[in-house]
Amino acid sequence: MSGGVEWALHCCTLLSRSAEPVPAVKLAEFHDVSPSYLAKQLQLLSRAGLVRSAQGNSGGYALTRAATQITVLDVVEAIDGALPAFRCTEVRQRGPMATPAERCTAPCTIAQVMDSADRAWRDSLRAVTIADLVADADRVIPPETIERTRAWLRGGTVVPGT
Amino acid sequence: MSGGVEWALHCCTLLSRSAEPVPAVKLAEFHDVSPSYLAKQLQLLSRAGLVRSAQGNSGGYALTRAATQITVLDVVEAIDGALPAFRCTEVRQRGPMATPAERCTAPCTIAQVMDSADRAWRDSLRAVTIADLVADADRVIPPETIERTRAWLRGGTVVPGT
DNA sequence: GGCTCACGGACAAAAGTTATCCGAGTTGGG
DNA sequence: CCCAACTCGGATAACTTTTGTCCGTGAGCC
Repeated sequence: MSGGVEWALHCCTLLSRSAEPVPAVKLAEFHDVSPSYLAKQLQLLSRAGLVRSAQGNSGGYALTRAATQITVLDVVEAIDGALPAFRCTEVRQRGPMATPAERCTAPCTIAQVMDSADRAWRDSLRAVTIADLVADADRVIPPETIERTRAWLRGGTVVPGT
Repeated sequence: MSGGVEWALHCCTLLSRSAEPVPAVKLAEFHDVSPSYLAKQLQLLSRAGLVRSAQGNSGGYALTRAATQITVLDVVEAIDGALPAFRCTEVRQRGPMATPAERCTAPCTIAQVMDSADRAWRDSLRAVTIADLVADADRVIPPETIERTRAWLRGGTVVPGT
């Protein structure tokens, strides 16, 4: 799995805390990651329709739907793509005992097992939303820090406290 | 996921049909794949203890346990490794609102969700054994072909029928 | 003792990932 | 109405990981 998935998830949780759009540079500064590379992940989120980008002086990124309507799977598929990890190469149709193609209407057993596992994985990720992540984070982070974060998102660039 | 997983699974199903050891070259010929690369996958299976290699003139590979005692997950982990796909880089400990390390005893919510999904995936693969794959294949392949395969495994190199 | 076979590491090629830059478009103010 | 600053977006390059191949070494059978 791409490492950008983690960044994208953190960005979504942060965006859900802000009413106004947040520029990519600010998201990168908040998470202390490479701005140029994070921009790429945000573009993927935008292309997937999870976030909307606004240009101009007070532009930035914002979620297109409520955090309760965005699942972790949505974000993972936006970054890593929706293709399953396993791809059957039809080994059964090769070699001296090859099964003729006309008998290969259904996917082979191995592919079925892999698809089933892939479905279980996706189901598990689909069951959690960005709102769930935020709620769980709020249970751990002190309320004061949350308020400081909101202020930091609204205000200009702030020098981190010593 | 590595493409060698598919080959390894096919090899295991084939090995379960043979009482005698099968050389790597023969396994490669049966599946019509690169012998040099398949040898590498077989080494991984051997290192994981799933197959035993016998050297000498009538040597080859054989399963160490009954096919009912080898799960698909065993093979997948032997080839691809047992490490989870997602690795948390502790983004929460970075940036202006970093959470202090002493408060990070439990893994962050995102890592928990990913681990849970990974567990669901592995559970699904663990539920199927090599014997299940063979049983399902026998339901599709004509009995005559199965017998021809057994004969091919016993005998020397056979020219495929026209 | 000669032959065949499996093992292991070393080595090259390919793909995917990570990282960076510069141009196009938009907003807001003068 | 024009200018300037700020934003995203796509194209481009370096790196790491994976994939694939090869040959030398050691061990067992005839």
